[in-house]
Amino acid sequence: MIETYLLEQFAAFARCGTLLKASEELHITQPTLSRSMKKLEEELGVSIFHRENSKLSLNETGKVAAEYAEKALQANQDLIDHVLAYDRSLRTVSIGSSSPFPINELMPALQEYLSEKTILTELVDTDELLLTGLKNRKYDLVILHSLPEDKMLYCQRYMDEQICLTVDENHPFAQKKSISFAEMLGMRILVSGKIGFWMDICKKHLSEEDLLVQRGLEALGELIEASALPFFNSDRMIEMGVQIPGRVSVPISDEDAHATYWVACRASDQSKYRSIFNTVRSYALRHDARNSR
Amino acid sequence: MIETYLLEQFAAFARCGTLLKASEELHITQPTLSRSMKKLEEELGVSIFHRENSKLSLNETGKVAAEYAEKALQANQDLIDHVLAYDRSLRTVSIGSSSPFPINELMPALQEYLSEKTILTELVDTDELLLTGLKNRKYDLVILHSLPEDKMLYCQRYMDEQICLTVDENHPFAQKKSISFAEMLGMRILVSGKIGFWMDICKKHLSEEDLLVQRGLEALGELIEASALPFFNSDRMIEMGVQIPGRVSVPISDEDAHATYWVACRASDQSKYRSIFNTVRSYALRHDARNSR
DNA sequence: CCGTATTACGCTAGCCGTAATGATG
DNA sequence: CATCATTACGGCTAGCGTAATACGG
Repeated sequence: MIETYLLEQFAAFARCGTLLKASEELHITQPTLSRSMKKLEEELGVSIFHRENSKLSLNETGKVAAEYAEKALQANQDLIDHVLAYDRSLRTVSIGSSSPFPINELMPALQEYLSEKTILTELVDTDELLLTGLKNRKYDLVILHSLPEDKMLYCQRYMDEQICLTVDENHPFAQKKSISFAEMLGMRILVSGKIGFWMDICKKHLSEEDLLVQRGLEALGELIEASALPFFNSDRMIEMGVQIPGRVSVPISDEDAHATYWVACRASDQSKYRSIFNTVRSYALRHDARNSR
Repeated sequence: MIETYLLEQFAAFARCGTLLKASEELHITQPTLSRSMKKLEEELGVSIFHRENSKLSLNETGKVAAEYAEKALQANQDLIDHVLAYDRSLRTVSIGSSSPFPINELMPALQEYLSEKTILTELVDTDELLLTGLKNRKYDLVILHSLPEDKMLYCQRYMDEQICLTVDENHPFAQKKSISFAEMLGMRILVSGKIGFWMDICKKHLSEEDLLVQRGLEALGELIEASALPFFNSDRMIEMGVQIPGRVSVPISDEDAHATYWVACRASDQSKYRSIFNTVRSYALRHDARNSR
């Protein structure tokens, strides 16, 4: 077996073409490299260099050696990369959600029960991406807006969310009990860019130029304050007290303006997240009870 | 990058389970291994061992590390193997032939013109194997009994060979100008095992139980001397003076008892073997001249 | 002479083994 | 106390840099 430092030096020489350049790249001296190359050649037991006119170059065998040295170095680097990535994955819980509200609501429980882990959250447009990500181990927990079929997953119902349109109290819609997407056609409506699958729902019903999409949450907040423009909201947000004086929120009557969220993990990981699922269950039960009253 | 000796020691520990066993396998002492494992863990910067009850074992990350360490070591060994194989291939000319006589005839020229190289010869049953071997670089030169089509090959006619049956001078066949395979049916005939494609020809025309195949050349020679059994021979062999007193060789009339040999190499190698092909050409011309007389 | 590779020489980092010490059952 | 791992210590190899040498365009 050839020591790694020899392979690194050899690969550098193969790339650079001269010992001088390679030694500069590696921050070592020429004599050191010269000695190492001689040692490598000796250890292999075959000639890999062509020496002529105080110029060192690879012969045919040397080119083969350089090719395989790169592979061996890559395998060595792969070891390091994979070990670090695996170690990181042990310390990290990666969570994907199709919508921002349920993930925000779950954060305190996650931080409490996974306090020793790094929590990484991501907003994803479709349940499909979440489910493949879950199987790929890209995600450890996902929040879906549809019930998955897969038997290899453990899944639990979490919460419901109803989308509303918030308008100025003087707006004609302010008097209505509910409105439909169809009625909004042609209205300019403010909408956050970070709303997960809801964006697909909006685009499905409304024309894109009517949606004033704001990527930054602060910018959106300022626009809501400064203008009388209607914007999307949800019953959950309103319950949280995020309502502005002088504005009225009207539920949207379309069926897909309502979502039921599900929390899922790989069935084999169920026990790891028992506490999380307990929180999810109690949250669902509490809200079911409130709704039945 | 991790030095190879650390990976070797780590892989040995992963295989053996304890430092003691691994140290015995590697012929080093326990403390050395203990120190190395600590160093490896430190260089990776993550925990890869589980220490408990004065028992060292791999944790989950360590198992990942062991898996990739094996790969890195394999890549290192591959470098050595391929470099040695390539170097060897540079010093070796590998020659495949479908028949023993033409290769023997070519040996003096090969030894003269490739004196700095190791000459490796192999007897092969079919031209097909020779041609794929030539493309595979398993062979550098091949002697075929059919003209190849491939444009990527350089090819030259070499010699002809006519198979005869040698019988005792008192045998009825001894008087004939020629005989056919059909006439030999039912006769016991001695035949060498090392005759390349000729064996297929014999089996095609004669039943296998009639062919007394002798793998060893000495054994065959002794049987020929000691018995009056007929055996196969060729015009080339007879020309060389390998005729035994009291025996007569009768040419076989079947079309496939005659072969024309061709010498071929990869077209890109043509220049390497120019001297060889010159010898082949002069051999062919000399015999053509003699036959036309 | 400048660019390049090699040789000579002395330093020291680090790898190794021996011996001693822990830790566990 | 037997087994296994770790720590402590000292020796020595071998990889490193500096300086000097060789060789060509």
